[in-house]
Amino acid sequence: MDKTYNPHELEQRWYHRWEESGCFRPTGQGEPYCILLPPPNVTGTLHMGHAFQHTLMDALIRYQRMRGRDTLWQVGVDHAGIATEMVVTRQIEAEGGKREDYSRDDFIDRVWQWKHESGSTITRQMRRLGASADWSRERFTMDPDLSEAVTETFVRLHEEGLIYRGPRLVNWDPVLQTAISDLEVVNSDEQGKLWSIRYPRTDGRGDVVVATTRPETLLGDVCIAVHPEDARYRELVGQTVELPLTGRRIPVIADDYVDPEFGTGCVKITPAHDFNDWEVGARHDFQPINIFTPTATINEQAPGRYRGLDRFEARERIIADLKAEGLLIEEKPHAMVVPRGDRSGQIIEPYLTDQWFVKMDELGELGLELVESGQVEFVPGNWINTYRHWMENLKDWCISRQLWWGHRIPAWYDEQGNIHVGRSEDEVRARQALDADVVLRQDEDVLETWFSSALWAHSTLGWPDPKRMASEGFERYLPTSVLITGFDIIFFWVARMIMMTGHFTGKVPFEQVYITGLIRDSHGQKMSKSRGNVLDPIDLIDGIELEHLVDKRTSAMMQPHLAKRIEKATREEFPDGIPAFGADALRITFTALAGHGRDIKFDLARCAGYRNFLNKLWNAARFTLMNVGDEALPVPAEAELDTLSRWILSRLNRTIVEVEQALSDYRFDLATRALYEFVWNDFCDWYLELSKPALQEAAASADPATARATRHTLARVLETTLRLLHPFVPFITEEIWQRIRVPAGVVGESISQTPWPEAGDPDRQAEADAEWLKEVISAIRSARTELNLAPGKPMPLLIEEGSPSDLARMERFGGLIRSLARLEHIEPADNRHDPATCATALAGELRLLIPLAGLVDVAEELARLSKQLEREEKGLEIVAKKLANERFVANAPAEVVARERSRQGEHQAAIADLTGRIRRLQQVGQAANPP
RNA sequence: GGGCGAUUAGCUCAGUUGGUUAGAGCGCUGUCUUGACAUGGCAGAGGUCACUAGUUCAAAUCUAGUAUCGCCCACCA
Repeated sequence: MDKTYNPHELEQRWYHRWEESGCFRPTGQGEPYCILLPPPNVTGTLHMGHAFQHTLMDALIRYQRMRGRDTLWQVGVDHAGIATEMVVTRQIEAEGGKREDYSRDDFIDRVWQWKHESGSTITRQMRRLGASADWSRERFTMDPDLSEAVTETFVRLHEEGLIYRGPRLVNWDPVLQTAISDLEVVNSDEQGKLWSIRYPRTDGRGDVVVATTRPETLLGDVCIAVHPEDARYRELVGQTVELPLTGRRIPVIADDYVDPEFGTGCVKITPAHDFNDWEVGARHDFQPINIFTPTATINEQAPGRYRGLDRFEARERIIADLKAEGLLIEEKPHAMVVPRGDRSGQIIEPYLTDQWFVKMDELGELGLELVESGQVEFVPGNWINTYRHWMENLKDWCISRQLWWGHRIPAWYDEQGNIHVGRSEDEVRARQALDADVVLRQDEDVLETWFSSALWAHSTLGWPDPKRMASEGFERYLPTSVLITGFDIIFFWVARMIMMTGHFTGKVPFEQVYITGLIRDSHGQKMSKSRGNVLDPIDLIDGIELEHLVDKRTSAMMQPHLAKRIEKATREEFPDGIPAFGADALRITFTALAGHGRDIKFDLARCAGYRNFLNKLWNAARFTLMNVGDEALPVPAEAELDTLSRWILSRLNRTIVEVEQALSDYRFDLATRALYEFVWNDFCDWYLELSKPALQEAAASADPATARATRHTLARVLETTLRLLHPFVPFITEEIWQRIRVPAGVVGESISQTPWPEAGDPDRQAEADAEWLKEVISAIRSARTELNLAPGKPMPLLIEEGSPSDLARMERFGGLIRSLARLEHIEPADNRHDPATCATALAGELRLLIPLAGLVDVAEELARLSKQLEREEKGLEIVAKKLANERFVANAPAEVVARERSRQGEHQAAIADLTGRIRRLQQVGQAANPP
């Protein structure tokens, strides 16, 4: 083995072997365990959030697979309608072509071609991370069978009256020219303006002043509204005003939607271009006046001079005209909320179109019930509040998109405009008994991507085809065990899956939903291209040169002026680029950070720390292999095990239990920490060091039984630890395991197919012995350092006082203490030793004296002892205060009181000892330096 | 406006049903190249657990309030 752990080569090698061996497929044996991968966009590349979540999923999958569960990780990607069209359109434009030159079929062909060439980037990257998914079952939302599920769902919902089509005000993206759902609109706080406009009264008795942030929409105003209780305007209701620039007259109405406190208390009502106004208009029976074309230019409903202007030009023109007519009273800055499309970033228009909707009342109730009844459980539990709030305020779901890439809506129109919904045109004709000469035209729209991903749980398991359901394991794997995802798609996906799977299968899609935190940069900032703080997980695995990183972060910027700042920050933060940490180090960093908080700050220093940890593990393995040879070791009987071997096995058993508990609570951080501490603090820092004396040639021939037990324990503990670590760091554990399995006497092809270790009982006696031993060694080392004694130089140790058990332990472990604390010999103190020539350390009641060559530096030793005394006195004070409290003694549990009492005794003894020692030293000091 | 969350060492965070003198990693200080590992060993320094009041024998932990910060949802033109 190399001296230093080097992840790159071994990671590549092992993934291929695993995948080829088929060990990621479900075995069909054991209790099923299934995780659905939230299908990433086909256009996507692996970002930190994916890498994080995939690591958690893979850790669970590998863990459960080792525990003998029949494990299925269902992976796949979704077709991402808008995103994919944008990517392909950009590609066409980059080649000098134009999207408009493509027919629908040609464009779709082109998208498929793109998908075949570039659509598997993210799944390749998942393999780099070590994701142990069953790739033979990978699915795409546009696969024929998943498309069939989409059609079936649409038709059935339509038959049940849960899907309808109609003219509604929807969120319209005038650039992409499609409707989008409420969820795809992001409300952004922006600085806008508020204009106050004068509407002259037609009776000549003055004006009505309204405030608006969108003056261009006045072309579509149908009335002015005031609050019914607003005394100022009571006489105005029922009157008419002149709508500026149009020559139209509109009435003033009363509606309690109006907030009398805001602005002038008068509101212009534009039902076709504002969701609230739509409601108001409907209440008062106004016909909405749509003034926009689909690209948000002014249409023929408006006076001629504005027609053809886009919405922003129209605003300028209207402001100018109002000013010219003296109707503009005021223009002031105004903080407002602007709706923007999450994909295009464009300002969204409320726009009147015909769209398809899913009725949400019934489905929403079902979705709520499935969670409230506990059939689906959120982890952490608070997320139920978020879910509940949304489910209780559902609006109908606009599912049609004016795109080409996606599942085309299975609805056909005849020439009379009748709508026929069916699984195919043939089915529609047959069912409606339509003659062959009746012309049918299929709806041009497609369904939004989330409609198909909502079916992911049951459609990937074969629904609705009974034959496929049987072969894919529909009954076996549904409900799946747990869904792991971020809170950002609770509404988009989680809720819709619960409703759809619940509605169509009567089952829940998953029993638990583990909501992960969001990965941020080390300062807590969201990672984004425009902030220039994005880390690419692949760069953390492979490393990246500074120049390349700078290029990556500053190229193709939406706002090029930020590039300079980003470059500077990047050069400061990563002066040497990013080193190659390897996939395992990245993975275990993620699991270590995966607490139950909402944000996860990703710090490269943590990643480096875990890379170092893996290097430590690597070297512990080197040491072990060096000592155990490469043949199967004889297995010692329990009775032959030495105390320290029993101790490390006991600690190992406790670690197994801790990891299991942590994983069942989705506390990946605690699981990781338990393993880190065991490997580093127990196994490396103590057991390996304590094993060295026993393995030395002379010692081994003097006590072959202990040497044998030690060798076997080294191999056994290392091998078991590798299995515990394997779900988190699959590559390095496989690499080492292949070398240790023979000496450890374990059979198997791959660590990924070995069973998860079973925890035995802890050995309290061995633990107590080891703790004592560690305390004594640490006390000596500490004294040594504090007195500036040469660390390597052997020295004698004298012992005083001590309980019989101290003395017995000293007898048993003296050799180890000598070796680890670098002592010459240990012997009982006697009167020959002048305290002035010794330093003292305390371990429990045991007093450890270190004779010094010359006189001890009295001042220094006094300072040291006083510090210890102070500490003990403080401890005693706290304990004594408690015990002096009668109510504590009366009320606290007996064991707590007893513990305090024994502590009190310990402190008192230590204080007596230290005080005596200090007094003697002071006398010596005075004798040496008379005043 | 409604909801959720956070506040513990210089930084990033643990701290499970209240019970030692509140822990870890990184960073910092000192020291050591000893045949696993300098991506390391050993030994250290460092905290008024945001604040206030309460409950309790006992509070980082429970309750109420205050402050600061963050996120999600929502129709104030």
